[in-house]
Amino acid sequence: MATPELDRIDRKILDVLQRNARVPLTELAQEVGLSASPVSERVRRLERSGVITGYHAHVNPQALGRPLLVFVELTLSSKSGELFQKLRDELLHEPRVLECHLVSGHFDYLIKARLSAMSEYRELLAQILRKIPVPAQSNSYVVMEEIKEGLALPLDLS
Amino acid sequence: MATPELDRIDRKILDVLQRNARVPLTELAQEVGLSASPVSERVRRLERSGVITGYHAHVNPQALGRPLLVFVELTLSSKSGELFQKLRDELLHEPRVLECHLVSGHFDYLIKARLSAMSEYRELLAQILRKIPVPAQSNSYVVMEEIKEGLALPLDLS
DNA sequence: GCTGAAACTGAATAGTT
DNA sequence: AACTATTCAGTTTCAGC
Repeated sequence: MATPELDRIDRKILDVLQRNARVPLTELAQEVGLSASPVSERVRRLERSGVITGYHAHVNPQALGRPLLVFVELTLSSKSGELFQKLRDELLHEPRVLECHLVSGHFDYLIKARLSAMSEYRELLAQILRKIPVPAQSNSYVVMEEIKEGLALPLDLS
Repeated sequence: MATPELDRIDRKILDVLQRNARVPLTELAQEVGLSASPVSERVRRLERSGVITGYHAHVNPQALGRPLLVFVELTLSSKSGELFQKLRDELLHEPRVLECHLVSGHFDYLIKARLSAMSEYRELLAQILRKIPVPAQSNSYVVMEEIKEGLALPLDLS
């Protein structure tokens, strides 16, 4: 997990795998200009060193009946570490919550959730607030159009 | 691309592939309780029908020198369709912007970006605002702790 | 540290129930 | 619609450079 040096070939491998995690090793090898065996070793090294943290299928939310994307800004009236831990646990185990971040600024948490309908939003928010024993303030933002969504990071291929 | 029926086995397949996109077909077949060939057909069908939209390696942002995660709320003073299109194009082609959504509420756009440092944030915001010919207001939120980040959707496996 | 070949493992296809 | 057997493609290992 120590930060390893990433050379040009490693970065190219990451670039390809970010776009298509199921590309055959032989094809990946062609794209980076090596034979299959060193590429296999490099991929394994990137996995073991924690540079690649996983391979995930991306599924269309509409197909699973979750057309609603909502962001919630949450502010807690008390900011004890114990309280934050309680909320963290609740959000981690709630699969409708795709993202959750502790932020600096006008509120404490930014939460991203995919839901079936607005009725589910009210239900989810009530469920979260029920778990924390102090008043909390929330602002929600319903996404009208998804311009872009992904996790792929830019790579310098020079 | 028409919404297909997803039976119990399809949902189980999606559940497994969301967690590990590179699981061997034979292992996937075991987990869902079928032999490899029908599972292969089902996966292909899920891909062709648009339920599975891709397979992506998840890369550690720290390893690529992007320790800073920032959310930006953007409000445009004029809301013409042409202006929105111009901004959309700019954000789509900016790889440091991982997400961008048009929202309803107190601002117009919510943007998520991964950056190397605060200096890069100032530079990115200036670059974006330079492209739009009207005043815009922005609020930014720096992430202090990432509790959860993913794209995996919940699946009913019953 | 990469190449290339050989051995092995997993995937795709066709034919059967 | 799924299973089995066969064929084919992809991956891993290892000797040589």
